[in-house]
Amino acid sequence: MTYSIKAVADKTGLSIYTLRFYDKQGLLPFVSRNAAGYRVFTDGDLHLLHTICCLKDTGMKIADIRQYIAYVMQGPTTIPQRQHLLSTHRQAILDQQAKIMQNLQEVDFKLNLYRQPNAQALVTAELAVAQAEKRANGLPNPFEK
Amino acid sequence: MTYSIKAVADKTGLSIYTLRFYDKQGLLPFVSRNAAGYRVFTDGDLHLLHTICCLKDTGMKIADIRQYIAYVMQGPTTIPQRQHLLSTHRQAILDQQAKIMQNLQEVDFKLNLYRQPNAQALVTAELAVAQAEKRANGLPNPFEK
DNA sequence: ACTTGCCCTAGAGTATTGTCGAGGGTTTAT
DNA sequence: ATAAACCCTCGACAATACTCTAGGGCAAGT
Repeated sequence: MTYSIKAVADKTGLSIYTLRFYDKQGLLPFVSRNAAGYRVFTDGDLHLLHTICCLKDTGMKIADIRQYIAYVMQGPTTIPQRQHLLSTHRQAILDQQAKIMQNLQEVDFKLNLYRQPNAQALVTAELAVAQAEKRANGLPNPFEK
Repeated sequence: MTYSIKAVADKTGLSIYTLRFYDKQGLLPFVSRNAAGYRVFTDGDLHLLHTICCLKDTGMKIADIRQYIAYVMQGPTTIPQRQHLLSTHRQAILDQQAKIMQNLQEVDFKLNLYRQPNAQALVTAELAVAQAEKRANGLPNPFEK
């Protein structure tokens, strides 16, 4: 079974443009061409493309994905390098997730404030403090309609 | 207490360029200027800037942060809009986190494979299958040194 | 007065990740 | 054999988020 670029676009949700862009960026060196120069995707290619999408969707840069694919193309001798690249990436994801969850807690704090029955009063008070601070420092008041 | 742009840059880790960029983008309408046209940050401004960083670090686009700040500038009447914006963002974060964790599982699967004692053999076999697939479809073999 | 180290704006430049149009060849069905 | 629907490359354009340069003003110490 083989697939045209359009078939792959339909299967993956990536646009044809994006697939060609990825190829241009060196992410698809494993995709063969037919006599007319058309890209021909095999099932194995789809599997690798899926891996590429996993890496992309977890935030890996195209340059790093290219490196990973280059290792894959070089065969089994590059297993240690692949391992290193992926585990570094894995840790980066986890670190970033943790950071996001921390920041999310502050967003939640704000949300909670806005949901208080006396939210209006709280926000008004906060605004008054900010304006007083400006006045105390002889600054113009930027909170004006 | 007030702070120069440099002091704020040092405190937040944002570059002076970035702070000026944020101002240009309408994220800092609350920052006053002194007689010489210099930006003067108050403690309240730093607090709001911190909120901006939270939103940015959780992936919110500058355009949306600008909207949030605009609501804040408009005073307590915009609490419902702020609530809607933040809770939409909150859900977007959670959805994305979930998607990333799913994709991470596939990365983990690969990592686990590379850590097997017979990883070399497994990868070699996979490569052989991919090459056979190309041959079976009369395609050139892209896996060559 | 002068040097140093800040501050400002406007606008150009950069990096990343696409997205699209022009111009042209291929395949398939009628 | 011709239209419709594909495919190709190349290169321009776009959105996002900075980053930096040029040109010039201000403030403090010597």
